[in-house]
Amino acid sequence: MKVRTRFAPSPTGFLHIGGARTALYNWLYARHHGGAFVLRVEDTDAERSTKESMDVILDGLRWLGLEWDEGPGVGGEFGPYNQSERVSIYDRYLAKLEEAGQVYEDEGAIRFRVPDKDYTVQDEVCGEVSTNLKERGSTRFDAETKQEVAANPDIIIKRPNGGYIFHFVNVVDDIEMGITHVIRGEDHLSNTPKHLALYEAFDVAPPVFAHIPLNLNPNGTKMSKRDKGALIHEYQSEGFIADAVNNYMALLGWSGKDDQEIFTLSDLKERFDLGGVNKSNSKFDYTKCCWVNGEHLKKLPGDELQALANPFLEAAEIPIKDPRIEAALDLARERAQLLSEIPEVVATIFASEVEYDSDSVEKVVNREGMKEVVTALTNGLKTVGSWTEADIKSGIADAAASIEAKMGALMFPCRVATMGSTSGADLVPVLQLLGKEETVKRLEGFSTNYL
RNA sequence: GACCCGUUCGUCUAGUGGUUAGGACACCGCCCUUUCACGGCGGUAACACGAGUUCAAGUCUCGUACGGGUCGCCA
Repeated sequence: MKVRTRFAPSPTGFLHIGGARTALYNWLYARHHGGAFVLRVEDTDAERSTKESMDVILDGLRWLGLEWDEGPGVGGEFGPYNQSERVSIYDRYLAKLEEAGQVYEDEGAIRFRVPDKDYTVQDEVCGEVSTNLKERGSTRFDAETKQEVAANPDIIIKRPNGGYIFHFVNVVDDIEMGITHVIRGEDHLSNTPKHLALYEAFDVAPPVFAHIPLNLNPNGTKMSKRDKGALIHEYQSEGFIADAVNNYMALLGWSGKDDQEIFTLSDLKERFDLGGVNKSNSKFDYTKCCWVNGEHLKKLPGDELQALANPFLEAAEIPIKDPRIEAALDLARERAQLLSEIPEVVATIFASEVEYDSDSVEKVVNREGMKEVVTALTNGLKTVGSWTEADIKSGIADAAASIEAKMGALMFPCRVATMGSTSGADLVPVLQLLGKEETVKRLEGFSTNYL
């Protein structure tokens, strides 16, 4: 049987890290097993669903590279893929239940009669979980009064206004779309017996279920929009690489059982399976997510790095067509974790005026004999013949020798004078990219303005 | 509150009865780089607690605690 998984977002907000990870696991499982990944839009709540939200979610999935085989924009033989367009299908399934006498009207809504029996979920992650809905549902906890109140355990499947409810449409569509594996958040584990009861009522064998642990914020509570790293579209603007985000999301709740931590999407596709999924919730760690991104940045082929970095370089007004850009990016990738950090590392190479960081200048300017040091540097570098890294280095060494100083004592001042800051890319390669003329100009400028 | 799920370094995790409990992020130290960083090496740091089963328990069982989830005419 061909594996068919689905991601079924409700277009009522942003694409959240939890949803994205669910999508990723479904995508990976389908791809790993040569199956199909279906995208279905659960927009039965007309009041809360918006097109803007849908666009954000679709864009997020596209950015992550989780392309779907069936769904909005691509079609498929089980469409339409928006639940709002599938009402006639739901009507048909409701008729089946009516015929069997399993539903009844209650204050305008339609309820499904829950059988008084145990339903056992055979979960690929959580194991066997049994529940009797009738027993469990005979009371309800009222959050305001904090008391148990009597409740009707029979589940509402249709609103008085005619709109169908999640549990019902979810099951009907999974049946209609031939979904074989339902991989979703553990928050649905307690709902699954309801779904099982519906599968039984329709006389259809349920799919394989896998409930994956939730991702929490560092405080151990539910991740909200305000938590760093919660919203997928922000990863893009903050300079993350999509594969790195996939990599980190995969790691929150799944392990390849060995020491490998850096995976491309294609590595994950090969390695991912339900057996590696954990049972316990995990807390999101933004710092590690950045580290993962940095590792991906280091491995990125030059042309891909260039393409991804361009928007950030342009925003910083760095000329992306400059012939030195490739070399500059290679310097930057060694020290940046995010694409957004690249401009600050390389900006000084392309700047017409050096921006001097006052703290850095402070550290250097008051040192004894600084004027001589910078003068020696200027003279030493002026005499360098071919402007190669090796010759620049020996030029600095010569300058050091001429004033009987250690080379190390010249590196820092040289860095500040030419780059404007104590931190940044490798000094010598930067000087090489700057060119002899510009380097000397900057040294002389620094000398006259600050010494 | 009832029911369900979970609990290994601060965090992500490896571990399926016998391990000096391993790795990664973070943190600290040393080295390298005659520069900031990268990198290399090393260090601090964990089996929630209590019983039981067993020659032997992080691994199995039960209880307790703690955390999370569900109990919608949201999904």
